[in-house]
Parts: sequence; structure tokens; C-alpha cells
Amino acid sequence: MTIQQPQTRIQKKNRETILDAALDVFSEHGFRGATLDQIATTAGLSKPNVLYYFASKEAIYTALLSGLLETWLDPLRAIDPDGEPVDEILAYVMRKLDMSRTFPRESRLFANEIVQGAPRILDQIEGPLKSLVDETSTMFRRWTREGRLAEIDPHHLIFSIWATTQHYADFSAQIRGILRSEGEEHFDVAADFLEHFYRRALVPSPG
Amino acid sequence: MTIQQPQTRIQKKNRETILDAALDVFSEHGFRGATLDQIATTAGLSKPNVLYYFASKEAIYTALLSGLLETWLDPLRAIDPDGEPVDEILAYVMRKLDMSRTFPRESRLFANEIVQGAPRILDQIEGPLKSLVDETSTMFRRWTREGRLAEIDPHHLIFSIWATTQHYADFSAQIRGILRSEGEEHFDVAADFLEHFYRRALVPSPG
Amino acid sequence: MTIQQPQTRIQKKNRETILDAALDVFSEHGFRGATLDQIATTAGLSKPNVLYYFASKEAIYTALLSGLLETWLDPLRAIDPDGEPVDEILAYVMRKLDMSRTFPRESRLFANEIVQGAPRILDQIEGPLKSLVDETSTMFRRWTREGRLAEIDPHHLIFSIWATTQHYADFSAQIRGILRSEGEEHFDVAADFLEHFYRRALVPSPG
Amino acid sequence: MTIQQPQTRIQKKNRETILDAALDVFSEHGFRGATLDQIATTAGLSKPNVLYYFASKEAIYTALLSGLLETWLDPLRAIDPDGEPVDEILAYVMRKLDMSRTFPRESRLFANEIVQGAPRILDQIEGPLKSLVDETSTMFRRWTREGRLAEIDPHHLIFSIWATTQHYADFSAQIRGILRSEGEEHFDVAADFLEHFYRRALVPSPG
DNA sequence: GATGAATGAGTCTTCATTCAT
DNA sequence: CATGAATGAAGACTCATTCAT
Repeated sequence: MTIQQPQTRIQKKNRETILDAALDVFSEHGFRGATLDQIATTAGLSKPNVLYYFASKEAIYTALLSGLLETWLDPLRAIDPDGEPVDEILAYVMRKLDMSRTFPRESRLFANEIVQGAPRILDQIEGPLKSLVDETSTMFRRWTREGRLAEIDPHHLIFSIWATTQHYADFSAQIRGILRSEGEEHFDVAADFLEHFYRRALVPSPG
Repeated sequence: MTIQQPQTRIQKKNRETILDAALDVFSEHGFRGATLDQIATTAGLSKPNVLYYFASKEAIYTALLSGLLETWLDPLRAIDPDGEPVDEILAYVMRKLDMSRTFPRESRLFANEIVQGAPRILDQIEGPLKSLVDETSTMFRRWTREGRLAEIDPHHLIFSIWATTQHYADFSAQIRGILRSEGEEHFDVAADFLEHFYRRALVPSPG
Repeated sequence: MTIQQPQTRIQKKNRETILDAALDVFSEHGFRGATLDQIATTAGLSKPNVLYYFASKEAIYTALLSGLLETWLDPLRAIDPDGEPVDEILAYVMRKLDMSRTFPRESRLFANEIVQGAPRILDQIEGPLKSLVDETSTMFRRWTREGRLAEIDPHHLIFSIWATTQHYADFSAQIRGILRSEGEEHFDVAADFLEHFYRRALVPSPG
Repeated sequence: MTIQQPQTRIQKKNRETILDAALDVFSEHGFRGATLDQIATTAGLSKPNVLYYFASKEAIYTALLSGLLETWLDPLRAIDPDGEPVDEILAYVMRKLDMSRTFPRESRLFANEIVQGAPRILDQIEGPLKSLVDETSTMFRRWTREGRLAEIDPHHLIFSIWATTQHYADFSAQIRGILRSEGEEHFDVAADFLEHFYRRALVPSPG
């Protein structure tokens, strides 16, 4: 969390209300497509009152993005360097899939931003995100050297995990259209599928 | 194609110029974020002239989308029902990856649209796209019954192929930020990775 | 002063703080260009607190203007009807020049107001100010009749004194730009200049 | 004039209409006090149409200022270095007074800008204006050395001329209030006054 | 076919002022 | 006395679309 000034209870509540409304609107329409009006209405506040809490539309957006990036990376940080490689990575896949199920708006917020070239978050991608991914990749490579993980490019492994899990949040409109599914049963099927999929890919070849 | 009137050569050329410019702009900024001005400037035409060829901004957008959907599905149609299952699917993966490399704007155009709930293309998703995917799934299931393909959910297999291949186009900003790569070498690494990945997943278990 | 209610010490102090801050802000940006926020911040008070002491932005402005008008006219009142005409008027010129040096904000406050048509101070111009100027003019005319002052239009003499002395406050941005002067040395040169200038103009022609 | 692009007749006409309306509004209310609405209404155009011709409110303002600065300095340039000093300077005073009578809006536009610290025209003051004034001052000093002009500081002489003549435009609200004059007769009295005034100041002392 | 000109409907933002405590 | 919170009204600017030639 990025709380700087001391905040009264009402301030904290309203800032959170606004950020939640903004998550709704930005994740559905992207930055340019979203309007302050929508955010204010969703938040149940007047437009100027929203701007009382955040200096500008852009300020809301960046507050959202940076506030969420941390949360977004937690599952990756939670991989235990001393654990069993295949299990650790499979658990990571499941955590990511869970996040797509539980926080689809957050996923789409990032998706929108990145598809459009990440104009407002490139710094954080090239900084903290890259560092974390690089460290994790080093760990994966060690596991492979130790014969406990298949020979596999660690960066692209991570990309594939992101792609396959976030896909269920980011492209849910398409998935629901094809599966004719209103509910979330397909997440369970997806979990089985990905379990099978990644286990085969990760287990080191015998000999 | 939805072109009814007979067209002079110049009309055809201008329509294509506009659609190409629109692809540039829409894929980078999404529907709301794009402006007719940008499209007209990119196309080298005046704004009213652009609207002479297309009734509205929305008309350009939907013309683009439906014009491209066909092309987008071609690789899936190209799977040979009488071919060798694993080879056929791996070839499909490679064709999709090639499209991400060759037509990243098209990929991002769809990504933008679908992330935002596919408001203008849901019909085509629930119609032709679903049909094609369902047919292909039936084929996959037959292959599995015949013991020539691993036991794997065909819909989610298709989703995973879309996710892993399109990811290189749709999230290229993130990938380039992490790999610090300006060029396209990572597509070759990705090809190797996906080849390994999907081969392991698709080959049926012995016995 | 237009203060009716009895005031505590703290009230008096705050009113003065506000007026001083308002002088800063109004003289630099004019009425429309100034904001309550700027005034409140400059005064070190909260915006509602400022409005606790003055009913409105306009009230602050008019309180300032009328509070200062008196001070502004003092030098003119100080001309001694029984003094030596040329000396008296020269002394008046010097007092006015001193005020431009010492109270440039006040001068610019009036300048702003009058350049924009004096919408909020016209009454006082057509009332007390006109009266005072007319009286002084009568005195000047008497001095001319008595052969102790050159034949010169008294109103325009007063205008010229206002113009030449206030110019150093009101147009100081221009003067500093041309003289490339940060300090106030030019006020001394100006004093010499005006002394020479007005002495020649005021001394009655011999015969 | 600062015409860059080729302009159609209608463009030229509308740009001029807008600049004239803007002169009205800016000279009366200053930059911040003026609204695009007022300018558009005065010009008889819609607000967006005004912005079709000028990129922004500020663009209109600076176009006005720089377009007028040249005109504003013409009378100073017209002083003939080979003429009779006192006559030349007196003629300059009269030209300046005429401009105050004929172009009071222009005068007030500059006055507003400079009183508020010349934020948008300081460059031109410290550049072309300073140069011209410095050259003229050198000429005045030469005339004094040649015994054809009184010993007088040339910069402050120029300031006094600006002050006394522009005063009739910039502070006309005050002057009209005091003289109870609706017309322009006072300009004739002012001309006589300034003639007397400056002649006495400029004629070199005998011997 | 093509374009300069024009505009209505937004969209973000500012700001004086009010409300509640 | 003082202030955090809230807002209506206005203001600058954008943009898809239409008009007229």
C-alpha cells in the first residue's frame, strides 16, 4: 500500500471506494475509454468529489496500477527456493489461475495497459518486475542443473504460465462465448488441464 | 467481405489505405482511444474523406474486425483431419506463433476488443468462431479415442495455444521490457519452447 | 474601515493576515486571476476559515480596495495650501514616487482594477477621489492666478504625476527588463529625473 | 504580421475577427479573466470554431501580443536621427498620445500583461524592445552632447513619455470618472498639456 | 471525389462556496 | 474558531460528424 499522508477514516474509505470503482471502469474500458463520470457514478460520489481525493483521472489510474502491482507479483515471490521444483511451479500455476478467477478485473486492468504498449507502467516492468523475473529464472536454471526440473527456458516458462492463466480472466468474453458458460465451472476444468499440461512439461526426462 | 457497390480502383485503394491506418491506430489505442484524426493523418487523407469511404468510426472498426476474423481463423481450418495428430497440432502452434510475429497489430486489435468484453464482436465469437472451435474439438476428441493424442480437454488445449502464442504479440511490451530485447530473436526461443512444451503434452502416454 | 462587530485580538490579526495575503495575490493576478486557494495558502489558513472572516472573495477584494484608498490619497491631502507651490508639488511627486517604491503591490492592485474599467471602485473614484482632486485643482489654479505656479492644467498635472510615479510600480516588469536591473537603484535616478522634469514644468515663466 | 500558412480568404477574415474580439475581451479582463465564450460570442462564432482557428486560448493571446508589439513600437522607430531633437521627441509624444486615443484596447492589453509581471511577453521586452530603447537612448545622449537637448536621462525620459501618454488609455476609467467626461475632448487638453510639459523639459538650458 | 469550415455533445478540471462537525 | 468534505457552475478543450462547395 502507498499511503503517504495521515488519513481520516472517511478519507480512507472514499479513496478505497474510488479505487474500486475505477478498477471496474478502467478494467472494462481502458484508460482512454473510461470517464470520470462513470467512475464517480460507480463510486456514488460527485465528479468534483472524486477529484478532491485524486488530483486527476491519471492519478487514479496510476494509483491503481502501482497499488496492485505488488499484489500481482506476490504469487511469484511465494515460490520456495528450497521446495520441490515441480510442485512449487505447479502451485504457482494454481495460484495464478486462482487470481484470474478471483481478481479478473485486476488482470484485465493490466492486460489493457500492456496491450496498449504499457505507456504508464513500463518503468515498473523494466524495474521491479524484470528483477523478480530474472531472479526466479536463475532459480529455475539451478533446479534444471540439479536435475530436478526439465530442460526448459525459464523466461518463456514464466511467460507461458502468465499467458495460460491470465487468459481465463483477460479473454473471458471469448471463453464464455465459446463454452456458452455463464458460471465458473470452466476454471475447474482449466485447473485439471493446466495441472496435466505443466506436469508433463516440467518433470525432468529420465536419464 | 461486406462490400456491395462496384468500386473503382481508387476507391478500393483508399479503403485499404484507411483500413491499414485504422489497424495501426485501433490496435495501439483501442476503439475509444483512437481518433478519426489519427486514422486520417496516418492514411494521408482528410477526415471527411475518410468518412466518405466509411459511414462512421464504428464502421471502420467493425469492417476491420470482420475482415480480419477470417484470416485469423485460417490456421485453425488448415489442420488436416487426416494428418498425424501431434504433428498437425504442433504445426498449428507454429502457424499461430508466426502470425503473432508477422501480424502483431491484428492480434492486439482482437486482444483489445476481447479484453474489453468483445462488445462489437461477440456475435461472431458465439457464431462462426464457436462452430469452428467445436468442430475442431470433436476432431481432437476422436484422435484421443484413437489413441493418437494424449487425453486432454480439447477446448482448453485450443485456449492454451491461443494464449501462449498470442501472448508474444499482445503482451510484447512486457516481454521486451523483461528480456530487454528490441529485436525478434525471442520468437525463435519461443518456438523451441512451445515445440518442447506441446510435444510433451500431446504425445499419448504409452500403454 | 468597515468593521462593525467587536473583534478579539485573534480576529483582528487574522483579518490583517488575510488582507495582506490577498494584496499579494490580487496585485499579481488581478481579481479573476486570483484564487481563494492562493490567498488561503499565502495566509496560512484554510479556505473555509478565510471565508469565516470575509463573506466572499469579492468581499476581501473590496475590503482591500477601500481600506487602501485612504492611504493612497494621503500624499495628495498632505499638500499644504499655504506652502510654496513648486516645493509643495515637488514634495508630492516625491511622496508618490516613494509610495511606488515602498508599496508596489498596492499600486498594482489599483492599476489592475482601473485598467479593467474600475468595475468595483468606480463609485469611490467618482465620489471621494474626484472631490479631492477637484479641490486640489482649485488650489493649483489659485496658485497660478497668484503667479506662483506656471500656467498649467491642474487636472492633467495631477494625472501626469500619477502616471510618471506609479509607472515605476505598475510597469516595473518592463522597466526591469529594459534596465536589466534587479535592485531599486533606478528609483534614485527616477527621483532626479522627475525633480528636474517637474521643476521646469512648474516654475512660472518670468514676466 | 506573422502569417505562416497560406490562408484562404475566409480563414483570414475569421482569424482577424477572432483577434479583434479577443482584443476586446483580453484588454478588458486580462488573460485569466477572459473566457473563450466571451471571445466566441463577440466574434459571432461558436467556441469550437474559434479553436479551429487557434489552438488554444493562450495561442490567441500570444498571437495578439506579438502581432501588436511591432505596431506598438513603430512611433519610436519613426524618430528621425537627423531631425531637430526637441521637435522629434515632441512629435513622438504626440504620436503616442494619438495611439492612446485611437487604440486604447491595445494599450490596455499591454498594460494588463505588464502589470501582472509580463509572464507571456517578457522575452520580447528583454529582446527587441530593450534593443530599440537602448538605441534610442544612445541617440538622445548624442543630442544632449551636441547641446541640442536638455541634460536628461534618456531611459527615464522614454519611460515618462510612455507613462504620461498611455495613462490616458490605460487609466481612462479613472480619468473619465474624475473629469466626468464621456467624450474625448480631454485628449486635446492633454495634448496641450504634454506639449507645454515636454517642451520645457527638453529645450536645453541656455549657456 | 475531396476538403475547408463548422458544431453539438461530451470530458477533464477549476473554483467559489456550502455543509457538517 | 476551525476545518475536512462536498458540490454546482463554469471553463478549456476534444472529437465524431455534418455542411457546403
